[in-house]
Amino acid sequence: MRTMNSYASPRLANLATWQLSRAAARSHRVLHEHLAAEGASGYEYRVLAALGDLGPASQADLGRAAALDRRDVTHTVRDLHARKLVIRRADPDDSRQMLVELTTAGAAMLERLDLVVDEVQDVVLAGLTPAQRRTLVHLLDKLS
Amino acid sequence: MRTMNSYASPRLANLATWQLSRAAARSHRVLHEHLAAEGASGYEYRVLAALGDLGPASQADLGRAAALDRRDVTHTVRDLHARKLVIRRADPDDSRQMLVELTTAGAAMLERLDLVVDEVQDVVLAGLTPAQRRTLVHLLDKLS
DNA sequence: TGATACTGTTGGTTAAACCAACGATAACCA
DNA sequence: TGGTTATCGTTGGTTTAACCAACAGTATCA
Repeated sequence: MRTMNSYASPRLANLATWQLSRAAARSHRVLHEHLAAEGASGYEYRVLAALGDLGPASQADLGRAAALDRRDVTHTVRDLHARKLVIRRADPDDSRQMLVELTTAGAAMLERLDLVVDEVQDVVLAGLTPAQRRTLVHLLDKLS
Repeated sequence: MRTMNSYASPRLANLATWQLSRAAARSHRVLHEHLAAEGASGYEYRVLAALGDLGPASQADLGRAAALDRRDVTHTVRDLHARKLVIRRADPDDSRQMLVELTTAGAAMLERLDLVVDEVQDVVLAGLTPAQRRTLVHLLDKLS
């Protein structure tokens, strides 16, 4: 909530799932605001990041790497393509697939977004020491 | 993601905000499924829980206790009222306010949902020891 | 070769979290 | 006391994220 009055009723405040979802909501809000300031959505960053890691990839692979449904990858890639941040070409080895690739502008955008996302980590984790941050990530990891 | 292939690209997997949002998404999915099986949405549980803690309360207070926008409280309360889980009456001391109150059926529903939500905690936190659960909640708390 | 699986697309749905503007009422304080 | 400011609940929206069914085309495997 924008106004974090921390009035939350005890029934809710005692739930781990409540704390988790509150923390994630706050984190999401900060991330979203910072990405929006650079003209990107969460899905767009995720696809760009996956492309940065994978290099040219099919949409199906992008979906797996960015944890996106393939229909959402379709929309996001169309969007990125319209903004000339990626190019698409047929895969010569598998004509079911499209190979998606970063353009120079796309790679530059990703570089900018990576910096923004790093800032977001600091904002979100501001209350924790480095050791606590590691512990948190480790525990969250065990939830999946 | 339904298919948790944990393929996530390193750029994403290294982000605390990513782990946080993945864990929260999973937790949310489990909670949503369990609540839906009892015929309730997340907003509905939150309002019922707030009523259980506060007793008769104005919609504004419910919004603060459940971290809901007051417009969303309006919709949720209308819904609960249509299902005879709450009653509404004018506050004699402040005619701007409506006092919302659990019916017997509403209290019974809340009792059932509380049990369901407790089960959800166990499902979501299954990978953690009790000490780790406390640590996690403590760290999440420091993020807000 | 025939069944099965995968790819990308069209065209949706739902929950959650937000927002502007309004009329009515209460609170504040000059 | 009167006038400003704040609060309450409502109408009527928006956006993001996360999902789904069904289809045609292509690859794979038995």
